Amino acid sequence: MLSQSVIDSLFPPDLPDPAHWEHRYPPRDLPEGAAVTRFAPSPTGYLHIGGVYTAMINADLAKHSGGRYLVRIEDTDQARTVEDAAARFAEAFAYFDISPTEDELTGSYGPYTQSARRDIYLSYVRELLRQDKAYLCFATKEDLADITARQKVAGALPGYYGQWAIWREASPSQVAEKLDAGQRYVVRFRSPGATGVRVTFTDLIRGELTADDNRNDVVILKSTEPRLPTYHLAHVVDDHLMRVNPVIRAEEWLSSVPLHHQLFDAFGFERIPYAHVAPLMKQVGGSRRKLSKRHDPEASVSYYMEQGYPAEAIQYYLRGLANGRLAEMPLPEALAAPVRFSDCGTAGPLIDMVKLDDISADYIATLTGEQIVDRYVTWADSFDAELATVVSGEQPLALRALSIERVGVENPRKDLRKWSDFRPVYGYFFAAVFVPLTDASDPRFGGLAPDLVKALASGFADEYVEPGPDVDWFGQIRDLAARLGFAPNQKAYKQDPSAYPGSIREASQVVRVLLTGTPRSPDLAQVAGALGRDEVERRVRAVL
RNA sequence: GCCCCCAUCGUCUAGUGGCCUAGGACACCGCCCUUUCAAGGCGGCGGCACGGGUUCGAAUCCCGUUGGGGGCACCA
Repeated sequence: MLSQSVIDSLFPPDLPDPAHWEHRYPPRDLPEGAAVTRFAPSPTGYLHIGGVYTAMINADLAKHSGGRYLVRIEDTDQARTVEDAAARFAEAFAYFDISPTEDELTGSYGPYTQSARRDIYLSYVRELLRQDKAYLCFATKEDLADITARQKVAGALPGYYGQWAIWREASPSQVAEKLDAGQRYVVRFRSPGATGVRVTFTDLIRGELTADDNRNDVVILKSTEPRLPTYHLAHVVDDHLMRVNPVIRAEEWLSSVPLHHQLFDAFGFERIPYAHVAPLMKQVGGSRRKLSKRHDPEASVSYYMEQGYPAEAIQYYLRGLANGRLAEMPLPEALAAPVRFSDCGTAGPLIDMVKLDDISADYIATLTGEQIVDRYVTWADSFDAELATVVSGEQPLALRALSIERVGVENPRKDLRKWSDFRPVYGYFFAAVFVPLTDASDPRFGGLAPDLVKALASGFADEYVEPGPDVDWFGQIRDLAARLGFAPNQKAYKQDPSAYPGSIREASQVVRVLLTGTPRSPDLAQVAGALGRDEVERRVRAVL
């Protein structure tokens, strides 16, 4: 065992003892049952939708139990840290209404960024060394590769443990020699676990679980400057000192629990209960895999923000995935109801964009025209600046357009699934972005003879009557079509197709395409009404 | 290679030994409505991974197989 003086020479002389931090971060004064939860992302500049999922569950528990929810930035891997990542996270959390209830300004358990907690980790690492529960390891990359190779040959389990752990039982003189030579080292935890030992623990979601005990002497302090801990050490120290309870994290951590328990025990900390959340999956061909940052655009929250999915729809979908019970409730109730561990599935659910579209369309259908315009413009300011300006300059028109088959009807239209749908679905209402059709042989007219298209256009424009209370608006198209020889209905046309150029259906489609540029639109009379006489005539005459 | 987790329609799920002829939602298909689209109404297709047990009785409990996911980093 290393002497105290050698150990202490490795650390800043004024480094406090663990007792200092225990005192600095006392147990929280919260009511019985109040949960302190956290989401701990790495600031790589990328936020995975699965992160929002886990964060949402964390935030929800804190909210419903009257506790606290914090975000801790895990930037112990300096190489992967991206400058403004924390700000981007904050933006996304605000969008999904899962902002922390405790942060640098309002909380007293910070700093909430791990690189700023370096002294804390160092205190605890030094303490472990002093108690001989950790040791210095000078193994090089080559040493490690050699160990792995020999283990393979010997048929031994991989890892740095037991007799394979070449620095575990090194003498103080061996260590001193390396230290004097200025060799780099890591600090490893001296695992008390042995091969063949089984441990049992309880997961809040999965119940009682059994696994092999950890036997690896994992690295707890990296060799690179500035000296920072690995996840394992940081998690145990931070969640203990921040008085987090329970720890809700992704399932990939499940197999680290025995290690983490050894660490809690080594420090004399009370073990914190865990809830391991199943990861969001994606269907690929016949199998499924975790949503991947590299391959799946929908894995990134930026995708949802760019597409303009309302946060409520995503929250509702995610909550339904976490607790099937919530998916059966109407949206407002589901957002207000608590997520329960006991209702969490243990298999990773597949993310279904079609289902999200459905939920989102349903949600947008409940919004008023004013709300839609307001939220659309907010979105478009960032993602469709041209239309944002146009729509905010023409709010009355936008509201008229959005009232069609939405206001005063039993079943409102559901043609907006996300804000990026607004342009293709409602864009044509705005003269500034609508391109009138000038070519009578445009394929959108359905292959009708150009002369007939022009005849319909001029006839319609010349005698145009605006929609009104006592106006049979569609009647003018019907009369015009009849005069031009179109069949009065589909049935008549089908009985003798050669007798007509088409039916009223084809004729009215010409008017529709002239007014909207597309063969699909809401009720024509109402579209024309929203546009107004001048704009209707302008669009129709453009083809002449 | 070793360890852990998981397994009901295409997807999310209800189901906790008899209320199951396995229910719902989304998707899909058909019909109705209809001048197009969207919506809506009605109907349909479709599942307990497989094999052994236990039991009067199994989607449900046990064992095995298969399949899928995760872990075994100075990444988190």
